Amino acid sequence: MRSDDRALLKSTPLFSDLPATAIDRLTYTAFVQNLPAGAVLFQQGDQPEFLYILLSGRVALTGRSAEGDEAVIEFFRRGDVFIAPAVILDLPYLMSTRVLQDARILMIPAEHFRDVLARDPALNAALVRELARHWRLLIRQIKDLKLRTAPQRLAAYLLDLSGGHGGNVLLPEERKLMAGRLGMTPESFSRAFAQLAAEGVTGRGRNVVIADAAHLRGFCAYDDIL
Amino acid sequence: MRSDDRALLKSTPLFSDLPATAIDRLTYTAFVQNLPAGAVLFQQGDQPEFLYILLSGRVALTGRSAEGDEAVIEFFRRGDVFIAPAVILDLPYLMSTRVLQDARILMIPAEHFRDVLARDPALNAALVRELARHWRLLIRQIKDLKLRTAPQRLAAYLLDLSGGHGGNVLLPEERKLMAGRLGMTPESFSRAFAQLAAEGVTGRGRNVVIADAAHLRGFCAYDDIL
DNA sequence: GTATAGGCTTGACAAAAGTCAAACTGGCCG
DNA sequence: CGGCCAGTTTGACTTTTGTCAAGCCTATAC
Repeated sequence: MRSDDRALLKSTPLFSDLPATAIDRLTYTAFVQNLPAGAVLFQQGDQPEFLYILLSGRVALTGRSAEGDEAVIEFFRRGDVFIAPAVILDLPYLMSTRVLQDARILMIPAEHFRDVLARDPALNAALVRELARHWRLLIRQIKDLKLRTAPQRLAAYLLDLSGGHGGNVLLPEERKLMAGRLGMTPESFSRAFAQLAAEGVTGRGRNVVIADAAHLRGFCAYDDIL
Repeated sequence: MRSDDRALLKSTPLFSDLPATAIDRLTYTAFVQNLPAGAVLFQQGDQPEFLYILLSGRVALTGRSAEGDEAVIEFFRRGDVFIAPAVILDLPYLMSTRVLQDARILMIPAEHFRDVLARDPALNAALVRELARHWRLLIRQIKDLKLRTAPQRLAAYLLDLSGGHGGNVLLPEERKLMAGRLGMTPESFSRAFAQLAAEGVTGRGRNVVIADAAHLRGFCAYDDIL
């Protein structure tokens, strides 16, 4: 682990309130793995052997249907800790992980993590907050899927990316993957995007412009559905 | 709080590993509220004032769309602790809560809960596990919504209710509410149910029989999607 | 520059789910 | 017992979304 990795960990919400010694205790058995785009870190159903922290690159958590369709549950970026719940409970992963862009991943042995967790109250407290934050993201995603149409989901996602107040937005992922994250096919994504032109959303490639954020908020009930 | 309430708390996964003194410390400022079916505990957007523990009755967490449709996120029953994340982070509720069946609810003032949490490592540890468990339920729900059709979702839900091995199942809620939980309209629920007759699911009222669990598991990819 | 591969879009169609309205059911109350 | 009310089912229809196939565009390789 490089010194800038340590700095990255320290800047992360999970570790920012922990003393440096706690971070050391957690990471001294850890190692860094470099993975190319396309690699699969683990498959759903596997028993968890590591807690992962993404040091650089991009990664997606995905579920796969019986027919082989892939749904993206969530994207992760630099600094994110992922699949902590499976590691904490020592239960099989519910999802698979795929590397989207060459990644450096800090691997903390699951057993070691649980040992430290059992002894370190500050880590527990930090983890409670981390899980609570993440819990709310999942709730928002469920409400999104149950209460909004495909174009509304896209609109809300774009508003999230823009910080809620519109302007220029840079799409963080391929449209195909964003479609999966939003629970639709790439074709539906494309059509949803075309429909949003009528609501003042324009753009080509990864650059998107939201002309009238207030109007788009109304379109997708941004403030009602939270 | 009655003495059987205390016993109930002690039997709950969140509190079972905590010493009695911890439970007392947490509940001495708490009180019990009786609410009739139909009552609304709080609305989405409200600032959290209490952590709730359901002592008896039934309750649903719901989100509401701009058009007024209600989606059920989750049902809670005796012993469940709900909306801990909002209380922990002191952020507005993302959902509303409606009482489905006359309920007795233990109300723990949010501020007090956070104070105790800040001082009690065992409570933190228990909460980490509780949140991790719940986190996995939400992931399963998201995968359900993204990867399964309406009849498959119903089939998987029925299998969950039956413990995965079929037989007689008692529906825990009105069909209308189950439809909301599964992300469909009551009409679609009714048709999905009719379709499952071809897969060996029969029943009237709240009693349902799964004739061939193995076959129904295949139908909804129960073991593939987890 | 041209070739090529992948992602993206479009069109025509099919399937799934929602809407609206009407009929049916079952429980509860007078 | 009868009537009422809410929940549920069914039917006809619409809308939304998915599917399949073709074409396009862009980025990179050669």
